[in-house]
Amino acid sequence: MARAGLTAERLVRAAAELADEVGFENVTVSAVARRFGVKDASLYSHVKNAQELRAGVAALALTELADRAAEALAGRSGKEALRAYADAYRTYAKQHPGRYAASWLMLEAETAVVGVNRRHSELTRALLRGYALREPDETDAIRMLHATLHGFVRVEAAGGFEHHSRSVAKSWARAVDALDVALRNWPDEEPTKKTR
Amino acid sequence: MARAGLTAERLVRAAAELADEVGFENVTVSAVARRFGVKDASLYSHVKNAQELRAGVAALALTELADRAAEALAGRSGKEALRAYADAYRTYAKQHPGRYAASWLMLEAETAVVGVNRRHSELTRALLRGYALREPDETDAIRMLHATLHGFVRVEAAGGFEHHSRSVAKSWARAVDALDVALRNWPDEEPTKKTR
DNA sequence: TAACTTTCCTAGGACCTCTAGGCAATTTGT
DNA sequence: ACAAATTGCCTAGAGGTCCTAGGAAAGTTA
Repeated sequence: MARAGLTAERLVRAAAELADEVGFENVTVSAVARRFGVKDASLYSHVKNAQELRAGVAALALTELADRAAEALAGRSGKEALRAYADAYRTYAKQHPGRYAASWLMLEAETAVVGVNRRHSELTRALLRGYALREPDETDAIRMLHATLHGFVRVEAAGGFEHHSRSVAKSWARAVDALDVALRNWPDEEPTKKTR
Repeated sequence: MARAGLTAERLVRAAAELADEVGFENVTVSAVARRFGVKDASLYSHVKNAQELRAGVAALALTELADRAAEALAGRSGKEALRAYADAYRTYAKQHPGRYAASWLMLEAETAVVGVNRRHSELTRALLRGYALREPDETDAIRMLHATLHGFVRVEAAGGFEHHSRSVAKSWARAVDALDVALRNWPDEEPTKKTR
């Protein structure tokens, strides 16, 4: 009987497509096997377990995301770069909700993603170069930037913004503007001015 | 034979404890049943299905979180209120990681949480009153605030900040400071100044 | 072409979700 | 107080997912 030509890479790619179609939480070994017309036990020659398959999707997503971010940053600087970078994230998350969800859930586990994570850090650091922050401010700013962008997209994906008629796209643009303001006026370590 | 005295509420509470101990993704009907020394089929008289049980944990978490946020805001205003509010979120997430994860994953589904969500919006709106923003700015600011706080805590929980030695607590404090800066200098809708 | 390796198969165990139907513990009506 | 009605938890079982073990055929190498 003809072989299906399975590869770790093809399995991960199929899992990623599946994730975008039916949600990352529904990516199962069985479902991927079904998509190849194969029994689920057959996949275990190519991936260690379900966890590794899902981590593969996460790694793929992070790589694609880094590619897009790098492209967005090319030839831009300052606020223009910030906006392009931010939009690249949000667009990717909208186009590939399953992959994007994967990039979240797996940060914790697996060392497969550690290299890609470094790439993301470097990209963000490059972006922030336009704001001329000194350590540890730059690290703090990177963390806040990540938090805001990912947090916004995550809440949006979870439907957390649907209770209000205000356009999410406009709120997004303003949030990026506000981030730019915060970065350009980055506060001192311990502000001595009174709180009132 | 003696009855275990199951209730929907007791089940949800047990599920929440379980979530904090072993992670939200490991909260199963079987595991909760085991904790009560009961067969899993017995739970289905009290909750419709596994999804509803998990949604119950989400609702519980959101309620507890709103309680803490309200307490943090009491008698405070301006930046002091912002800091207290933010810290309440982060502290809760650290103390109850499983519940907090639940509050995330379920936003999308189930109408059980819609009332609690409204309460959160109102609390955040009260917090922002100190910054005197006018609509739609206030809505935009609420969304950014949510995004940043949740995003930060989420990335921290996922281990996304562990590749750097900088104290996460300090980065958190700076992020809150930066948010305060952004809120006090909220940008206009379409800035007319050139981008360079 | 024979030996080897790889790919996919069948079989089966363990765990989870959920339904159906039954008996016993509790509550309600008189 | 006692029968009736309700409710709580049970057993049985079907269907799904994850994963291991061992086998047979397709493809590769000597």
